[in-house]
Amino acid sequence: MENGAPSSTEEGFLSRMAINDNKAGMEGLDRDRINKIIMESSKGSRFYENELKKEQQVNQRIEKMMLQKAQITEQQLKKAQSQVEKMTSKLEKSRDLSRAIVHVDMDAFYAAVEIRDCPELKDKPMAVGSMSMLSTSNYHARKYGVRAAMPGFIAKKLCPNLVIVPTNFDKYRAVSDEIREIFADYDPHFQPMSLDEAYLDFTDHLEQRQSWPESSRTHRYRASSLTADEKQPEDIQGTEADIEDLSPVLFEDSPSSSPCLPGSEGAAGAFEVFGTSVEEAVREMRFRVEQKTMLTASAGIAPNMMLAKVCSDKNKPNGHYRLPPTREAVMDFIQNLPVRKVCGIGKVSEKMLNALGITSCSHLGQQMALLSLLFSETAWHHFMEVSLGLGSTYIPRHEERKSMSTERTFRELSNAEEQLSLCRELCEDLAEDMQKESLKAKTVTLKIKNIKFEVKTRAQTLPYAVATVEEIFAVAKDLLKTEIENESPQPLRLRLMGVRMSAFVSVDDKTPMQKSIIGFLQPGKIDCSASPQIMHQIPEKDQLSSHTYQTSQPLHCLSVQIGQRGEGIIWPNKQKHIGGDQTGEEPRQSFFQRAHAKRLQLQTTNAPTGAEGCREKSSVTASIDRHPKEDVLSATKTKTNDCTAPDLSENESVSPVQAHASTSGYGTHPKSLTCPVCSRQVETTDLNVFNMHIDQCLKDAGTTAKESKDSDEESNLDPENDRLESAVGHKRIGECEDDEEQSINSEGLASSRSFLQEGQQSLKKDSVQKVLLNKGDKEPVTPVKSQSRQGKSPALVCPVCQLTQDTEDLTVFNHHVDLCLNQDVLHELGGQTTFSINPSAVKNNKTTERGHYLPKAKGKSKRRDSPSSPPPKKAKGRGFCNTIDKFFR
DNA sequence: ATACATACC
DNA sequence: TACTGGTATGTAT
Repeated sequence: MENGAPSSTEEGFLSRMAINDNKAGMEGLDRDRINKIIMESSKGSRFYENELKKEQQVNQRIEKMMLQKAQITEQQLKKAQSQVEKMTSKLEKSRDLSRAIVHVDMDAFYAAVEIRDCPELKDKPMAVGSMSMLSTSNYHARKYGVRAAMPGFIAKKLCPNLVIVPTNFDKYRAVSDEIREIFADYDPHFQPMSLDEAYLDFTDHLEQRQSWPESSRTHRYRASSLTADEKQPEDIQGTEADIEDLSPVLFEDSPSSSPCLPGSEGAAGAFEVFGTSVEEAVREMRFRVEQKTMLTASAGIAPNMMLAKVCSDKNKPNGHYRLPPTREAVMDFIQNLPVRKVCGIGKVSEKMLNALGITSCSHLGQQMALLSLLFSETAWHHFMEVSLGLGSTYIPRHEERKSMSTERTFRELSNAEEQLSLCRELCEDLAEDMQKESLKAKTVTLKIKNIKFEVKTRAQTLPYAVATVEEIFAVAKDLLKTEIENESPQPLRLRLMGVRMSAFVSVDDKTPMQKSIIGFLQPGKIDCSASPQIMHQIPEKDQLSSHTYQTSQPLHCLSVQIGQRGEGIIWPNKQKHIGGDQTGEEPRQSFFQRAHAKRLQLQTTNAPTGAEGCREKSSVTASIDRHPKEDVLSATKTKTNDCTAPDLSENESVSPVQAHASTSGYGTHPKSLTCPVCSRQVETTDLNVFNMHIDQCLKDAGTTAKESKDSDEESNLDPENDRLESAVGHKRIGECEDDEEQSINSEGLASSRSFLQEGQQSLKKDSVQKVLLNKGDKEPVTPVKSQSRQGKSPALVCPVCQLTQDTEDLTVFNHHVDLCLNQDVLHELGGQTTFSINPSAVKNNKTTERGHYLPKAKGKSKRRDSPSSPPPKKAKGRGFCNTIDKFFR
């Protein structure tokens, strides 16, 4: 397996497709024959064509690099060399050989499990997976070139007798749990890297082990025998495995018993005593794993993770390798180690390095100066450590997950309707997973792969975290529709679709700052985390001190920040608000309400339809009369939307009749909420859904001429309706690209987005802004960033801290307000729902605006109380990561 | 913040 | 017939 670069010297086929002998068990096979078969099976396929394309991209990258290299001067190189030397000595000084890091890896894990459970497979070449893709293969199959990540149909060509067993993850997970129990005995903080592998720090265990009595190091063979592995002559026939006590037993309380030797076969009385050295401890661990699971593991022992990983491969299968903790041994080991063996250096990096004549780690050291000039800092730092045989000496605590996704490959899918419904399914699955882990995330990413294997990702980040199907789908669907439109009139021809959630908001992580503000805003009670009441203004401190806040009018949360179109942020101006434009003790209207009132006024002027007017009126009343507290309760309790209903109903969201029924009828238990933008009833009590609706409306506001929108749009983000859109809408997608009206009226945003031209956009922006400004006299809002304002601004008073700001620069002022008003605070106040302007309005019009809407909580420390995470973390994870943070220590 | 590429299992 | 799925991170814009 030390053959070095596999295919780069070969010609006539893609280096990325040829087998590499990186894996154990691939020694001495007929590579030419294998590669020929692989190529023949692939050539001409779309997959192949795409690989070709990717390879060319890599080649270009390499060319570019070579050009760069050619321009490096002697002087630059010298300078780099001295830098490198400096760093080398620094790193050298930090070298820590005191830890005993172990990397354990089960041998051909899935395949081994299947073989264990089906002994007939034992002597056959077999693999786990499907005709499309294999997860792993046994060593027998590897002789034919059959390996993990190879499609089954090709494997079959390489080895016609190959038996392919479908995966059974539950089983592997169960076995994984068993081995992890054992791992934990040696390092309770071990880090699993996958079901079958883990890093352990044996240092502490070894220290204790020195004083352990032999009895504690004595383990019994499983009732009958040794094992079913390739290296042991005596094989178990798997079936006799119905032994009760599968676990090896520690004879801690029988100190005097001297262990029998394993010679005493058959009887369940064979023991093995293990020594106190690392190797003995590791051997013991492997032994226990094997006794318990009938599966073998391999391990690597070294002073750091990077080396341990390489070592575990060295004597695979069913073996281990220990690299002595001396600088000399490490450097020797590194010398001829092919760079590709190093975790983090994959196909592409290998190829680039090879282009520079670097194949082994010693070359890496020799070329560091050059590498420092050609690669990114992170990359060459990593190379640097590798060349010195350095790596992480502590095992980082497993961090919280950063993303969660689900994706699916299928036969060509070109029908938009089906694509949307598939998208929904994915969202359903994902939402379920998210909820299992109680996660909420702000970023939704759609991934699609077309039949040419070209992959695209499209993401959108919301100002608040979401978790339900409707919320996720609302975004994903939007992203998908955009892609569909972009392709039209051609259909999107997909082979894969996936949805990912990231940017999680941790539930328990609240900064002190937030807490204090919240305490401040909420004297006593009221758990706003339940759910926000969108229709009510946050009380400002003055209010709190001067008015008694009624229990029935908790302050919920902040809805307030609506904002902006174009450059203007519009903050609700609390000063004036407090100044008392409202009468009496009547609850103050939220910004939304005021905006709505203004809108109503405008609409009246513009002769809206009777029905519209009616509906809106009722909704205003309803929203004002409602008891927020109750709303909160009912909203959180009820998940009214039946989102599982298949596509379609009519393209009518909420009929006026329904609206009435839901609002005027039951003031305290509304089944719908009133959108402050379009003034319509949205039939949901899920505030996140409602929030989405508003987002959409706001987006419309920016993309639609105000009047037409106000009067006839049936904007509704209710998932029910959305599905309807999905089904009905896709037809239009291809046909009506220029029909703005249509897109506005029923398709909603997804399509309207693409119709929006820059000119129109700013025009509309203006009109929206004007609407908002018009409220001026009674319910003024302060367009903080409006550049169109002229004359000198009055003293600017921060609506949050109430302090007069010593600036006239609106940007500066706005920045101040941003800092004051931390979105996460709002979020905490509001539970999951915080209002803001539609995120899509911002990002979807990428060409123009990068709206500045809600403050993004930049101030919020990303602190993650990890009492246990040792040194400062840099990058982590696999690959470079672990090595790197050491570098920065 | 996005998109895409690389890497690992 | 037929070339995965899940997660993290690096790089570039």
